[in-house]
Amino acid sequence: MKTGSATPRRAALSRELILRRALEMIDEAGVDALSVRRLATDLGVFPTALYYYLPTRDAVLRGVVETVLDEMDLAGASAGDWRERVKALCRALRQVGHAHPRLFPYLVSYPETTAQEYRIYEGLYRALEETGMPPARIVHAGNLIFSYATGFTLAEVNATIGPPTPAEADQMSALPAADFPATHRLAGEIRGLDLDTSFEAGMDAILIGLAAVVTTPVEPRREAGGDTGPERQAAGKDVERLSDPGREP
Amino acid sequence: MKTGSATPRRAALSRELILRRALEMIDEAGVDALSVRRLATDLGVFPTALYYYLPTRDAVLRGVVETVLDEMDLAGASAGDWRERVKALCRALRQVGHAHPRLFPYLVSYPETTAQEYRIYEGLYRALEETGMPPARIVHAGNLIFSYATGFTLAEVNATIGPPTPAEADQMSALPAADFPATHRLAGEIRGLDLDTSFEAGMDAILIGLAAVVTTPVEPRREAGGDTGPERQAAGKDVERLSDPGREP
DNA sequence: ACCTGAACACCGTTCAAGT
DNA sequence: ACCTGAACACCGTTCAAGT
Repeated sequence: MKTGSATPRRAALSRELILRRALEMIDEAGVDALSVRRLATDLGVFPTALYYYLPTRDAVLRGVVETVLDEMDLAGASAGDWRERVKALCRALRQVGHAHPRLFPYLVSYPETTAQEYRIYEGLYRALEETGMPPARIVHAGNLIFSYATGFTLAEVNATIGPPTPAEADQMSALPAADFPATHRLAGEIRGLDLDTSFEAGMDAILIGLAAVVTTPVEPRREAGGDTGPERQAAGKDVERLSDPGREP
Repeated sequence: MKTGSATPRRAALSRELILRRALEMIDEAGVDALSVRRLATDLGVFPTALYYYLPTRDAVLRGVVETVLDEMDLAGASAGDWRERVKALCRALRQVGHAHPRLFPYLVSYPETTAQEYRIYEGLYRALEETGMPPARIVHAGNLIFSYATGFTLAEVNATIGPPTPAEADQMSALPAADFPATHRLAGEIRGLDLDTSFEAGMDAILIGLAAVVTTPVEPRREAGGDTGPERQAAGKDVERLSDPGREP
């Protein structure tokens, strides 16, 4: 390392540094607030200096998206049975939204397929192959799971779902009772909504639905007792913890 | 109507006209391409004239989003059993994406809850109440369904899912076989993917999953024959048409 | 009430120039 | 190789003025 004296009053410019600062700015102020000029000022250079490393503002955004996706933690996705691996992938996607809520809407609307996306789908496909589903169904199931995880997280970071703010709660109360009876009946539950629970419940429902239509590989499973009537035991207070539907008749 | 002679060389300006043109411009060129100045030029007025009707560019976008949502066709959502009503709501959401693919990413990322969203959720809640689910589960199920429908459609308009373009197909073929075995095994299915089928399959899987965990109201159902082994009949060629899993043991 | 017109502070990007 | 510096065509928005 022969980088001489001349203490640099700022860190040396680089693609990585630019992308890192860009992500920080987006996290703080949103994608709209990211401008080439603000970014350059922040880095202590002239706006046009950035064009040496990245050709356009869009390229900066693309770089940021890829950086975030590449740092996704896919570790849990290779351990456990297929259900746990699918869940791990969904949770990893949701974590990205939590880590970078202001980037997430842009990230999920990003058209190009990145390498990381292929890895996510590969993980999904491998898990789903274990169920014995026919190939067509695996592809559909992959789309279902991916759509759910991104859609839920997007709604979450946009506060489209989730416990209402006081203002939204007032808005809800103001809905005419004649037109919105069900909403009013459920108002209490909506106010107390826990998003972690809701996300998990959705995944569980999906996995049950998927398992119900294929030859599930036989898992070690508990003795199913005298479960003979049309009444199903799952419809009780323990529904939050969904059980494996693959029990024999 | 006493609007005098003086043939106006352009239509009278109004909030509605501005929003209509704005939507057309977005449909043609995307949200980024919508500028107050372009819009004004297109309408034959000075840029600042628009500020008489709408206070900011964001207000224009908000108005466009609300217009599109309000024109959503929720007709089918009040006919049929709960499954058909849920499906009708999902299909209506997807239709919005198909009608305005370039607006859709912005629309689903729009933070404020609109009146139409409350109507969609009311429709979902009413349908789900029929299943006899406990209230907490209804709210979770609503989130699941809404997340899936928006997530799938978003992925669709962004071409994140769907049959790959020739370029993407090449990209896929280039993935190292050692790291992406499942993707390669499924390459044929992915190339031939039909998005309508996939969307319907996802909804069906969700509805089966939801129905499996509650006391389902007894529907007329066919006699289940000698279905006694661990092999399940659903795992065959007829899986595309998902069947009701609520058959007795 | 409805639109013009000038002005301000921003923006992405290009191109030539410096070292 | 890496950054400056001037310039261009855009942008949203404000504010005063016209009719």
